[in-house]
Amino acid sequence: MSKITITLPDKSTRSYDVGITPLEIAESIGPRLAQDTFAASINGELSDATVPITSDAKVSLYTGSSPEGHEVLLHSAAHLMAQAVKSLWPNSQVTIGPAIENRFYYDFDFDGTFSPEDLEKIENKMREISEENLPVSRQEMSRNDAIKLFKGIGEDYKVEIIEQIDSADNISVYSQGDFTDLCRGPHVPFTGKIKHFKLLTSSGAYWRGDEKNKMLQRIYGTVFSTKKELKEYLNYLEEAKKRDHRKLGKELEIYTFDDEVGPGLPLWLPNGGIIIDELEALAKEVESRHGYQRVRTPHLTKGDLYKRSGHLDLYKDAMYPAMDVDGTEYFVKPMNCPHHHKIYDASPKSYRDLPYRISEYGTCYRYEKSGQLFGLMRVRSMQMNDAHIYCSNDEFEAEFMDVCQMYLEYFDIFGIDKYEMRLSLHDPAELGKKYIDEPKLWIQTEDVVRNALKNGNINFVEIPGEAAFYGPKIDVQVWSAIGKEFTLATNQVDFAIPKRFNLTYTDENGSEQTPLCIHRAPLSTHERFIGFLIEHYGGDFPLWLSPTQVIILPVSEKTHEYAAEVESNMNACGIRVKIDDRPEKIGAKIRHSELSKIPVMAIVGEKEAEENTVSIRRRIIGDQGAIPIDQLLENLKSEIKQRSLPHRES
RNA sequence: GCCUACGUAGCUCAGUGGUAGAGCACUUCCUUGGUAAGGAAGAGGUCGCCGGUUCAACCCCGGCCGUAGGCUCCA
Repeated sequence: MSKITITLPDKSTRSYDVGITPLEIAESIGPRLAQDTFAASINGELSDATVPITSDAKVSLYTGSSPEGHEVLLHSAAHLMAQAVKSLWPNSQVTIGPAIENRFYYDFDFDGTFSPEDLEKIENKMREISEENLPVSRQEMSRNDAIKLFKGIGEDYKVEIIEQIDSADNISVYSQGDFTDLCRGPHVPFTGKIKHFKLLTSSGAYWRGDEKNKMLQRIYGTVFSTKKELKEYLNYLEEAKKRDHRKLGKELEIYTFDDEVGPGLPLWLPNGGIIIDELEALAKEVESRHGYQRVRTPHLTKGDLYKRSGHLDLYKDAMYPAMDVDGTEYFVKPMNCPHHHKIYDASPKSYRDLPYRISEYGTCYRYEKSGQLFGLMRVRSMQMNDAHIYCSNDEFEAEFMDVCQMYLEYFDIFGIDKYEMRLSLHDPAELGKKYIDEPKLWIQTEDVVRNALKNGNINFVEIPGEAAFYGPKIDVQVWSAIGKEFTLATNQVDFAIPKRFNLTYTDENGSEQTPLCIHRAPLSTHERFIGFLIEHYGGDFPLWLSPTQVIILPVSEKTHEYAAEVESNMNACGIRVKIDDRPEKIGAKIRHSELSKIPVMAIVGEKEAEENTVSIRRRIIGDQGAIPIDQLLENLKSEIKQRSLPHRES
């Protein structure tokens, strides 16, 4: 038999018989590797591990720990689930079942809904099939044969899908045991590779995502190549649930919703009010250091302003309906930019006035569709950490960099270790339609932004076709302490709207110019940002943000007087302090304070009263022993002033 | 907006065609206790809202409001 040469990713080469499969290559290297090989790539193309190789090739073997291998495993688990469902309910029909990040799903045409008991049944069936270790085989066939096949087994959705595939393309079909599915693949070689899985939830989903179509039943699940990874992922889901801002926000009395007020309209409770005050104080401090001036604008405005800005054309559906005031249409404001433009325009500007930076925690109202509302993350009233920078073309790069630096400053303060900026670019094909028709300006601005990001060493990716209609956009993704992803803020570069508002400045030569405008909101909205912070910190806010910073716990009534003395000392230092003077034992008071996630417990008994000290117990850290009051006050003041991060559990 | 599920005390939840219950929290009393729950008593509800069926509805039916998951990831 003739030989072929296989080149592995480490550039080593091996000689094999023609027709060798990636799985056999894995076996020749080691049984352990063969066990872990889920898929392969042959000359860069992802494929099954059981495909025979007929000529010299570059081959990579993908194990479950590689992203490619994991994706194949997820996809194969979706098939395994479909097989289990078909075996339990032969009348159900399969539709589509892809892999998504860390999870998979499959949509079924199924009579009724899947109950949690059904999911358990399906999971047990999956386990059975996995143990049978059925070989998974791929078969290619013509379009007509495929249509015949799926018509024959009563899979109408598959027939519909095939009918839409280009007739020139080959159709591939995968089989395991008595289950056959239309699929591009690749898949794991045996069902036994799919071991560590868990079904998560079921829900309705429309066929092809269109509400005019039939409602299908979707089941989500997850799978990993090792038990450990599965367990870690399930722990993560559980931890994320514990940190859910809707749960903690209620428990910690940060905000609430009320039916009579309306959906998506949060009420900030006193604890939330404190957090907001602290965030605004931080923003004022940082912005004034960066040369911003604070402004204030009304919540209500005539419709003409939004006609001019273009918002009424583009976003009318997302705005609250107009109200008639003395025969004129007024709207509650969906964004602050038009008002800021008017503030710029309130007096003539010269190049000496630029960059002109104005900021405001502006309140906006947006009519989000009811189904889109989600805790604090998607609301209908919000206060945005908004600002607009008007500058000349020459100043632009420096201004843009300064905004980026501000982001990094904030990330540092809040302990955000992982972020990504997504530079959304325009699509030249959509010029004049989705995007303002200024091809040269687009390219020019995008280049400047890209260079600024590169020069500033900012972690970013480029996304074509997602820009705002008036300029490139930078979305900021951040990851919380447990690795949950959030979209926080978007920045936009605007080279179009200032013209619409006839904004001008006089340059050095006395001629009139139009400024560029940068929209920025690093701290997002109070709603979204505090929602994020709750989850990021798991409710354990850093001292400077904690609604209650210190709770004084008198050991018995004998020290109530001393406790009051300590309290007034702390009050005098501006520390937010409370006393728990209930007739409870100290253990109960500590428990109560721990559950309220108060960062500092100051325990005062007779010993402390005599020595003019308090015993400190810090959350997460534990007992810190006795400390003189003066020293404690200094420590706390400095920790608050520096906005130190909280200690994290590890 | 659409689909499905859910809505009972401040919170978490049980419950029945004959107008309601637990635990925690709250109030009072007893206990004066040293690093995650001491004891007792009390108070607290138009069972989301509106309508219908019924002698009788928190329960059954319909509508509305709200919340959650999903509807975007596409063989």
